[in-house]
Amino acid sequence: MELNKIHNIDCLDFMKGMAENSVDLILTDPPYGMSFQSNYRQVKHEKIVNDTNLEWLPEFIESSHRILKDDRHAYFFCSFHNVDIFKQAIQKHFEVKNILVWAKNNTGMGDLEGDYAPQYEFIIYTRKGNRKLNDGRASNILSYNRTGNINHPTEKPLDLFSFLIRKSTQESEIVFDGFIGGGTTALACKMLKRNYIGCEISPEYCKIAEERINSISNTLF
Amino acid sequence: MELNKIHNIDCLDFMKGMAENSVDLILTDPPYGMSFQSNYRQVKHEKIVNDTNLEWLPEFIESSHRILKDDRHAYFFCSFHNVDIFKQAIQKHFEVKNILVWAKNNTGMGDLEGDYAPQYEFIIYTRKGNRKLNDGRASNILSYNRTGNINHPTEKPLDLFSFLIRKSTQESEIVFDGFIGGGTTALACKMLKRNYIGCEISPEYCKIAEERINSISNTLF
DNA sequence: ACTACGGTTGAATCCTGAA
DNA sequence: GTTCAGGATTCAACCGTAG
Repeated sequence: MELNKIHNIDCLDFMKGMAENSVDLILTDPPYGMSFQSNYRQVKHEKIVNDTNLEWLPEFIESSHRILKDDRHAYFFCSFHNVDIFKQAIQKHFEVKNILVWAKNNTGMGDLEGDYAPQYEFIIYTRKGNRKLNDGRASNILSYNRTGNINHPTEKPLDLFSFLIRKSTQESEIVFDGFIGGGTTALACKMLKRNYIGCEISPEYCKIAEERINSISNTLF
Repeated sequence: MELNKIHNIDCLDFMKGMAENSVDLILTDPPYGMSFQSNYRQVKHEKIVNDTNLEWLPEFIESSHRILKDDRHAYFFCSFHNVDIFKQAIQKHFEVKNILVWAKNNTGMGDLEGDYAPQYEFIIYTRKGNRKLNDGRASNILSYNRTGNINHPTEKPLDLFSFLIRKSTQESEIVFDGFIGGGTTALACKMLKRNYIGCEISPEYCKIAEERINSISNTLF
């Protein structure tokens, strides 16, 4: 299996070709299973539609569990809208240890009068076996500023990914992300001397991710 | 229906005698469906055990929906451990608008090496119909300090309850809490000139709650 | 009135040893 | 084997007391 590459392919197909017990961490920000488009945004990203089903989820979780080594961790982002469905799909295979709250610095949009403003996303923290976390005890509320979604409409802070990778892996271990989008997982891995394997179904985001990764080739860190 | 009283009775039984569309807000902190005891505690509260079932939940939610007026809100506390079960039971009857995060000032105990430290609890925010929230837009992360569990082992901050009651009711409306414990809901209602109806199955906590409520009788606020 | 300091806490979970 | 009871444990925040 070639390391440190982003494959332009549906991750469900790609994972079929991966050996079981072959990666050290799953860290992924999959589609949340809700139709999503921000119209009030300067740089309009491609509209994400036809995305209100979660049919892919059970197979994705099962495959994730299969390719992950024993005594390893897996993190799955999700929103509160479908947290019940995600949690139940995940706990068929993994032990759900916690649900982390990524607290953003700013609030999102949505119902202005009848609802509370969304200020977080969930990260379901799970285990296969029982590896410990590195670097002492951390809270299950993680405050990281949003970066501005330059590379992808649902881009997550690099710091946040770096933090999770450091908590759950050692150097030179392999991180898998089936929905790598703008390549944040790959970038964090490169900076932290971890190996990555990524999938991204969109050729455009593959290209963006590749450019991001190459752009730090000659940067000291 | 007599107002501003805490009834020493199982709320499932009590609610059978309540008229439909008779209260203006449900705000309750039910058992989370997990066995727990803090051993590192000087004033040991009674151990909560044999509490790992949620058989009461569907009927409680159904009755809650029945007694609530149209165009009103309901809040149900829960932890991440069973948030999937709570959410699915609730959304059979209510519209789940959001899942609020009560961020505490301190972290809890638990797995010290293999898990993130628990620092929040969930509050599932739901509607029957579509009343708006008062006082402008608030975040779905609510930061309130723990008060010290003087009156009940799982006591919640009075500020937090006051905040939610103000967001979702007007003066003289009726708030129902089926698991009122140390009486925080009643206390907040009294201070905010709302009416309350409470149930508490334990005679001891009924007494404690009553004393708390009476103790502010002559206090100016 | 303010600071310093020591004591106590936490909607847990793991582990060990007894039954 | 299997279940169950009880002890040990982090660490930042808070409280009371002493100075």
